[in-house]
Amino acid sequence: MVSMKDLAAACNVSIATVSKALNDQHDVSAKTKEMVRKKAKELGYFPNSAAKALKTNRSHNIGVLFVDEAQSGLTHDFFANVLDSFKRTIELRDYDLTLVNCSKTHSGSMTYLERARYRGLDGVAIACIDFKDPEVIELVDSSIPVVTIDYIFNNRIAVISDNVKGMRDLVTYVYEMGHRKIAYIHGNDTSVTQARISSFYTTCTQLGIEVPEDYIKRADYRDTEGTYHRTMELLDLSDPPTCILYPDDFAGFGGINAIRERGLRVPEDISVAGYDGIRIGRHIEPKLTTIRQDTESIGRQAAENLIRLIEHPRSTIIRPIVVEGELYKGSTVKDINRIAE
Amino acid sequence: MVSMKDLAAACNVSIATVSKALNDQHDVSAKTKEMVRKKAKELGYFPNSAAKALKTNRSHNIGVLFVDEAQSGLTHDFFANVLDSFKRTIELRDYDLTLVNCSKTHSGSMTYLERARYRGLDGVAIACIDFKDPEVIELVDSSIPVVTIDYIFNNRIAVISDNVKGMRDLVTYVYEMGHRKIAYIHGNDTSVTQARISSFYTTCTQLGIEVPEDYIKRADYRDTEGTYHRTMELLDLSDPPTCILYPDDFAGFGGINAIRERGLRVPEDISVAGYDGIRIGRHIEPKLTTIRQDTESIGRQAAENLIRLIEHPRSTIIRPIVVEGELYKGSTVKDINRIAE
DNA sequence: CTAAAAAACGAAAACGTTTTAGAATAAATT
DNA sequence: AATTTATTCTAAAACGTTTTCGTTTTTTAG
Repeated sequence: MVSMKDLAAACNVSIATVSKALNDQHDVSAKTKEMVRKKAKELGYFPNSAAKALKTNRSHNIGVLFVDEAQSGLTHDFFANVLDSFKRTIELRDYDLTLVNCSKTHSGSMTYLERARYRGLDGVAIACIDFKDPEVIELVDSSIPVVTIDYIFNNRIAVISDNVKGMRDLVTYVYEMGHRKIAYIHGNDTSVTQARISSFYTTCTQLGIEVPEDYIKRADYRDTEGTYHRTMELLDLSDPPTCILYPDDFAGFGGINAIRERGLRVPEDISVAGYDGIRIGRHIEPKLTTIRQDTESIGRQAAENLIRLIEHPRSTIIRPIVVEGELYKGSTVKDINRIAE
Repeated sequence: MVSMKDLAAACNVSIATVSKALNDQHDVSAKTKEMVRKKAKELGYFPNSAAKALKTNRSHNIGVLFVDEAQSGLTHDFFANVLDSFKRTIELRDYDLTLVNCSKTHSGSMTYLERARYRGLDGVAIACIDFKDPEVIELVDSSIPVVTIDYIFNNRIAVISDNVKGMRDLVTYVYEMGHRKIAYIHGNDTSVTQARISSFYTTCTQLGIEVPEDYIKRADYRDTEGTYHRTMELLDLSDPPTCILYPDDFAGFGGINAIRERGLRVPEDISVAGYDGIRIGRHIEPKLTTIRQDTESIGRQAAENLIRLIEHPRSTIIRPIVVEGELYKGSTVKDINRIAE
């Protein structure tokens, strides 16, 4: 590997001059800059990020923290898309992305914060994780720039999907299609779930819909088994719903299976809707009605704001950034107006 | 940040002794080791990876190279699962994972190799990319330890899914279910596709099945539009197939849509099978018949072998590692034996 | 008790950068 | 021509480690 020392020798200038030339500092003449750069290319010089990081305390490296337990890591459609967009964005700004080691089984394991410091990460994005975990809190409370996705901490940048509006739009659409008996199988307890549930109730109230207690069920996200059984329970009710909302698209398919197993058709006999807008939902007939979360924007904004915080700590305003989703009508919610009214 | 210097001062020993104590070298007494470690914990000391990397030329950091153009990056189900498994494995060995910046739009952009050197990556895994790309070849030909996934270079470690056996198993199964008129819509030209096509023909020949030329079509991977149209063409044939194989599961759904649009049922009227074994396929009725690729094993073996190559360059045998997939019968291939024979 | 061998420790150089403070040179002002 | 000012350059320290080699201390052997 050719270093600055070699380059300096080849150019007959000092190491300092080489460094400044390459970093486009003002106190080196245009002529020498030109010469150094040419020579650098010639010799195939490339900087050493470790040395640079050691000196500057900046690694140009951004971490992403998430747990990848069963179904909630890279293989999670929502997160994978957010991450993809996040990566794209930081790459344009010449940052690299490292997935921070979250293996807790390892012997000499460090906390998330220790790991981030150890690697000299300039910042870290946190997603898909238990935000009550003391280690997560330790990291968030540290001096390392941080952005959280779909969760809000005080005084930290957060990018969240607008679940309140999303659920409102969804319920309103279902309502407009004539449905008044709307069941909701919600996910496990997270701030996202809470936002959706509360928005569900609020919207129903505003629309004058009464929601019987047994229309509200719970199943884990992406748990088709769970939604299958809850759906069966809903269908067994003496007064079953005409439309069922699911925790997410994936889980929705479990519900559809249950419905079909009962010899009912979607959407002719019963309507359903998911949440997320996963790709496959638009490629299977009938196309699943859902709220398409704007993962591209979520990832991009998380990246942009994190970088801004890294590069301009003082001038960055800290506030949650809310990204709206979009109703995807699909064809699993039937218009029952002519029948109902 | 507390450094070794601080730690040395607190322990009343030299910096060298601290370093050796923490690295468990032999020439420091058990007593001092104990003492240094205790003090380290007390002061919250943590090493600095940049400094360590600078000295040792080892970063304990492994790169993953893939392009994330439309549908082929993190959001690609197969790759996401492989990556997930890969990450898990290297984390157990205390490596971190960085996704190497593959943005070519950036101004002062480096080649993949330059980037890998710049970051001091100990090794890199390559997947989901154009393996003919000169930059990829440059990287593979370099001295950096490398493992390729689903592609074989000479003298490099490769982990590949057994597409020959997979396709053979699939065709054989379909054959056993009584099908003799089997169409195959294959993916775009890659070594994976070639393996599958050739295995398809070989198996058919061995089974004594004749494959009319117009039973073979082409559509991009994951392209439901493409498979939709090719399927329509197949259905329009004077002597249409009884079973259609698709490039992958996702694309298969496009085919199913076409079939249903024609008023035909899967699998009663026509059978279909995919390839990959994506999760959703097992959660939608009818469950898609497919070859489930062992992404867990592929990722793990890629990681293990790459690490072995990094840590024991001499003793590592270089050869392709072939990972078998598994037939997932599902329910989209109908047993037509009683009818046919 | 002494000499030799073994064990434990430390000084200092090195890894490849950035940066500060000052030196040399050139240009501008009296 | 002498002085100031601006420009361009360099020497050297520093970042936090690892490692070599030499020095000191302890142990063992005679």
